[in-house]
Parts: sequence; C-alpha cells; structure tokens
Amino acid sequence: MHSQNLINIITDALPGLNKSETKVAQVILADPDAATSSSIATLAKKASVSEPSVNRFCKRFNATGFPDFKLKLAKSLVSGIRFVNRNVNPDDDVTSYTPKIFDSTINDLALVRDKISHTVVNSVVDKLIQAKRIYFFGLGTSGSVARDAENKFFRFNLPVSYHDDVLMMRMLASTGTTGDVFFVISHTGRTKEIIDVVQIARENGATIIALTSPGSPLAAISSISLDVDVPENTDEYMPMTSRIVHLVILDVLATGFTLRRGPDFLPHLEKIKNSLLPTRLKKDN
Amino acid sequence: MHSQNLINIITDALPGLNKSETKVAQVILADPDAATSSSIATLAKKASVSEPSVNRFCKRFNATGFPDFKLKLAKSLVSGIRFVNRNVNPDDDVTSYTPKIFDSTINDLALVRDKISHTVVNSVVDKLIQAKRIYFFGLGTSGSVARDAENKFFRFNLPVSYHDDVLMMRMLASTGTTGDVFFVISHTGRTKEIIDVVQIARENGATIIALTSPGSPLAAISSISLDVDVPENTDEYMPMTSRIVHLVILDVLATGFTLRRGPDFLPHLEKIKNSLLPTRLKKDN
DNA sequence: TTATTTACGTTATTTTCTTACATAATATAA
DNA sequence: TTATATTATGTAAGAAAATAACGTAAATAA
Repeated sequence: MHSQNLINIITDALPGLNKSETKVAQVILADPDAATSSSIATLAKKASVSEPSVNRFCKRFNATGFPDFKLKLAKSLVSGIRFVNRNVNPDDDVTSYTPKIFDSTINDLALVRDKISHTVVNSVVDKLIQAKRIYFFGLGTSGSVARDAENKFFRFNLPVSYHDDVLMMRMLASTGTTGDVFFVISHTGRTKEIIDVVQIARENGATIIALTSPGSPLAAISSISLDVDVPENTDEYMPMTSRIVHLVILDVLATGFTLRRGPDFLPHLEKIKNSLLPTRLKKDN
Repeated sequence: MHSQNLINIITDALPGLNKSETKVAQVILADPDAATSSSIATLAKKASVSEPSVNRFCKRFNATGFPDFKLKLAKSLVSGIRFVNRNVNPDDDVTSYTPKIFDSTINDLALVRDKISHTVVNSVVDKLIQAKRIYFFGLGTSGSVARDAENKFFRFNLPVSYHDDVLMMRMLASTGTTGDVFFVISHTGRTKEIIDVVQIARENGATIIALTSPGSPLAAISSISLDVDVPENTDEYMPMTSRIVHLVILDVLATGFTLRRGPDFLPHLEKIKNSLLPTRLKKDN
C-alpha cells in the first residue's frame, strides 16, 4: 500500500497537484525511464512548463533538486521491475528461471536484513552465551537448518545437538531444566508436535528460542522469538526461501557468539578448522 | 544474459586500469552510494585526479558521461546488494555485524547468479530427469545441504536419499550402476574419502554430479560439475557462505526439474504439500 | 471589488559537465 | 641507448544544466 516507490507516491499525490505540477507528473508517469535520463530542459519542454516548475516539482517530492529526483526515480524503477519479474512461469527456460530464483532469495534476505530486530538478536546471543547446553530442534526442511546449526555451534565448546525426531524432542524436553536452551526452528510456527514439545520444556524452566514467523503460536509461547517475515510462496514453482534466511540468521548468531567470547577464543576455532586438513588432498599435485 | 552489476564489473576490471582510473575506481568502490550523488568535481578531488579523468573513466564503462554513469551505478546499488566494508571486526556490535553478514551472503549469491553456467545447469537437470535414483552425498556442513536436497527431491516420486556417513557412501557407491546418480556436495572438493567414493561409483558406470569449487579434484573426476566460485573466508568471524549458495543452486535444479516434468506433475506436489496440513494448528484461534 | 496569497515564468547566475588541446609519461623501434 | 610513437593525464575554455532571484499573472479571501 504505502510503498516507498516514487512512482506510486507521485500517482497518489496527483489529485493534489496544481496545473503545471500535474503536467510534469503526467509526462514523468508516461515514461519514467525516459525521465531519468533527460535534462530538466527537455522535460520542461515536453510538459510545456518552465524549467523552474520542474525543479519545484522535484523539491515537492523531497528531492534536493532535479538530479536528485532523477536518481530516486531510477532507483524506484529498478526495484519495481525486479519485483514484477520474479515469478517463475511454466514456459521459462534455464536462462530465465535461474536468475529469478537467485533474485527472489536475495530479495528476501535484503528484506529481513532491513527488518530484523537488533535488540532481539542481541538478547538471543545473550541467552546462548548463558546456555549450559543447546538443543536445536527442527522438522522437515527446518531439520536441515537445525543440523547446520549444530555444525556451527559445537565449535563453541558447549554441549550442542540437533534433533529432527519428535519422540526424541519430547524426551529431551521432559528432562530440560534451567540452563538448557531449546532453539526451535519452524517456518510456520504452527506444527502441533513442536508446540507440545516447547510447552513441556517451558514448564521445566528451560529457555526457548524460536526462529519462526511473527504472530505464530510458537512465537507466542517461546521465551524469545526471532521473527522472520518472509512471504509464503504462492507460486508452485518457487522454492521456499525461509530456510535460507534461517541459516543466515544462525550465522549472525554464531558471529555474535564468537565476538562475545572475545579474541582469546579464536585459537580454539582455528584448531577445529585445522583438524580437517589431514582429510584433504594437497593443493599442489 | 543477466545484466552484471556495475560494481562487480568495476572490481573485475580493476587490475587492467591505469593509474588515475584506478584512483577513481577505488573512491567509487569505497562508497558507491556517495558517488551516485556527488558531482564530477567532488569525485575528482577525492580521487586526486582531474575532472576529465573521471569522465573518461565513466566512458570506459559504457556510460555516455558522468551523469549517465551515476544513474547506472545507482541502479546497480538497488538490487539489494550493499557494498559496505563487509568484514566483521572484533569491535563490531549487533547493528554492524548483522547487516554485514547478510550483505556478504547476498553478494556471494549475486556473484554466482551472474557467473553460473546455464548450459551446465541444463545438463545437470537432464541427468537428474534421466536418473532412476538419486543419492545426495555430503560431509559436515555439506551434509545439511544434502539433507535439504533430499527433502526437495523426494517430492519428485523418485528413490532419493542423502548420506553423510562415509561407510554408507562407500557401500552405496560399490553397488551403484548406470541410471544411478550420485550428487556429491563438497565445498573444497578435496576430501579424500569423497574422492575415493566417487571413483568407485564412477567405475560402476554411475553418473556423478558434483557441486563443488572449480578446478578441484572432485570436479575433475565427476561426470559433470556445477562450479561454485565463492571466495574462501579468510576472516575468522565471517561464516562460510558457500553452503547457502549450494542450497540455492539445488533450488534452481529442483525448479528446472519441476518445469521439465510439465504441468501434469503439479497436482502431485500439491498433494505432498497438503499432507502436512493436519499437523498444523488452525490459523483462527 | 481589492488585498493577499499562491502559481508560474523570465532572466541571470552558478554549478556541472564536456570538448579541445597541450603536456607528461610510457612504450616501442631504431 | 635515443628517437619516435603511443598512451595517459591535466589545463582551460565553453557548453549544458540546474538553480536562484525576481517579477508578473492567476487564484482566493475579505
């Protein structure tokens, strides 16, 4: 609705504009792309107004002047075009569906990057630092995310495990106590089994961190929730990108964790890294 | 093809530039956003070169002049990719390391998006379509990727499994035959055990698809290799992004697969999707 | 109506960009 | 090596673009 797209802003403002401003707006809206590369004189002539009128028009829309306006207009056009262009069609071929899938993933990441609450991230890092042990829970696709998380966090010299089996989860939840952190990953946040398990762990005084969608039942009953608001994929052909976002958020948390531990901890990480060297073929042969 | 990002184009061209052009490039790359809104005089001063040098720089990159260059630069910046200093420093806090990690992931995705060979992607989809069964192999972090791949590909009504156990891999490889596809995921492509396993499968006439780095031993001995050239993470604090890229490439392959199967196949996917509904809490309560 | 505000254009000025040309640096051939 | 060609870069002029200052016209309110 209230997108920051300049074209939409102009369209919305159209009824409130005066004569010459309206003329300018019409010319711009008729061919915004041309407007971005034309001079103030050209545009003024096209709209049959004076150059300062065009300039005033620009300032009206929070630009410092005509060049600044063109810049903002150009930016609006790019994001708009990409957005429209992002769905995979049945008749797409490799050259078209490949960049589309990359673009939609990139777009979702950029969205979350700008929306994610740094305060919440910080609190989650706090809780992880305080944890005596961490369990990563996830079912289906989120199971892979949980597995990846284990692979990241075991490096911190801390009892860490991942689980994708509801019975196992249930048992662990029932033995959970203060100091245990259950890190629960779920795209929907509405899986009954998961909710059950979290409830049990909660009752035992464990900390629950949720990585899920905002407003979900899981988010509601967790100690703290990292909200990821990635639109549901309505398109049949389009893969789910939320798990990618989840992985990147876990990267962020792991980084926060490492930083909090301080530089004395780096040699430990280095040791783990080097432990894999003997399993690899040498580069020079 | 996909229009390459101007920033990447400049970065790539950097080694071939002459003195003053290099100066200009460095100033632009240091803060591209500032460059889009500064005058040619300001930029020339910052780079300690003359104004015409800046102008010539712009023309070198297929712009008609400085304003046109700024426009193109601005457009490049919109695509969600930010080019700030992307390294995490020990004294970074949440508000700085969070966007950095997102940005570096986004940047790597954009790079691969523009570099990946559509021909190879297409051939890999061909091979997957022809497969009688698919094994996804991966160790460590790549194990999670393999697990995710299984979760995607089992939907295609095809015997699919993932394995992160070298003994299991070895046994499966030894029984592999024509029609079997071994999809091997490895960031380095130099893990001895994996190379061994692939050799065995190869000798049995199976098809080996590698998702690994170009020029690696694994790429060399595979039937076909999807090259992912993501720079090694030299920074201690920066997480590995290659696995994210791998996941997106698997998304691309799954999409290619779905499209190749045609629209008759969609109801089957829908059925799988709906099978999960009973496990979820209703939205309205 | 007249006073007042607002809208708009003309002209002048400033800023920005580009062209033409000259000089310096570098590479190449003798 | 030196002479010559080539390329790189800067200076200065001028063209183009954008803005500011000002004045007149139109609209509105009293």
